[in-house]
Amino acid sequence: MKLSTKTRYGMRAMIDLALLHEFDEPTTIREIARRNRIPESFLEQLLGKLRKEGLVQSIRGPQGGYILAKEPEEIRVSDIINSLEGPIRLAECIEVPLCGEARNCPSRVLWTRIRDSIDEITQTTTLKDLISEYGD
Amino acid sequence: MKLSTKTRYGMRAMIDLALLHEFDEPTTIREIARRNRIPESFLEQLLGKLRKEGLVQSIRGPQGGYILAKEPEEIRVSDIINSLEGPIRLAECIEVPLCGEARNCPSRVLWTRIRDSIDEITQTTTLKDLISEYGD
DNA sequence: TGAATCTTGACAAAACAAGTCGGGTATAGT
DNA sequence: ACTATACCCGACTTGTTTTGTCAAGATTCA
Repeated sequence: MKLSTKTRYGMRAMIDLALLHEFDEPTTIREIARRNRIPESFLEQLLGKLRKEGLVQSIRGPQGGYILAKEPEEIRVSDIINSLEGPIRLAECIEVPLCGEARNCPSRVLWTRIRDSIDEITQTTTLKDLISEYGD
Repeated sequence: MKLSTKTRYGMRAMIDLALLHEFDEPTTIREIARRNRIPESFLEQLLGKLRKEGLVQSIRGPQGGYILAKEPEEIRVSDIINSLEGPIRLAECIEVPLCGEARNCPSRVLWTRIRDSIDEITQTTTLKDLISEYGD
């Protein structure tokens, strides 16, 4: 069970934007990519998804680039993950009972419990939380 | 982020064995496969791994099959997952700091926190726990 | 207008997951 | 000893997903 690089890169990029947020001027894809060692044209795709979800805002033309679309404390980690790879689905059967006796199927109970615990973290942690711990 | 079918099938198979544990006689791959809708030859691979980790015991020859190698309360969910797909590594950099400034890199902190919360569940839940809730 | 920058979609390579297969080895029963 | 049953093991195949690349277009600033 591992995170996709989409999610890892995307999170790094968002943290990058959050750290620059106070300066209030856009950063280009190129700069974000260089600072975070992400292939430029791959990052392009990721920022596209984040923009469609309303997490970042793009500014075209010279001196353009990206900025956060909201305050760091308004962006939850789960928002970022959802934008990039969709909701976490450990197993199909969590949402759609598959095996007949699914009601309290032991493994289903287990996977649900794990998913809930992940959700608890990602839904209560914001970008602000992440960057304010930085540098301790 | 999703579980491999290796893990899902393997967990189902282990729960199956745990439910039969009291009868103390081996079950064949074929029967486990049929009851849990798992391709027989795929399950074979999984049980091989579980045997090498000492979680199940195999008995060869006619009337042979598999039984748990320990009591259900001695088998943790994490043991099963580790056998089947290795330890959960959400991101490389959790174990091996990659980016130079990794010390308290915000995303690293996040992934570690999530991993720990998953570990907490898988290391404290045993097969016994899973099957004793069954049928409530 | 021209350079900088984002936008979009098609494409490609590589890695991985899921499953199959065939030929082995051990063992119980006769 | 023979045979049927069952596990054992590794190589192979197939399909999907991930991880990118690329090129042409749209927008904006100076």
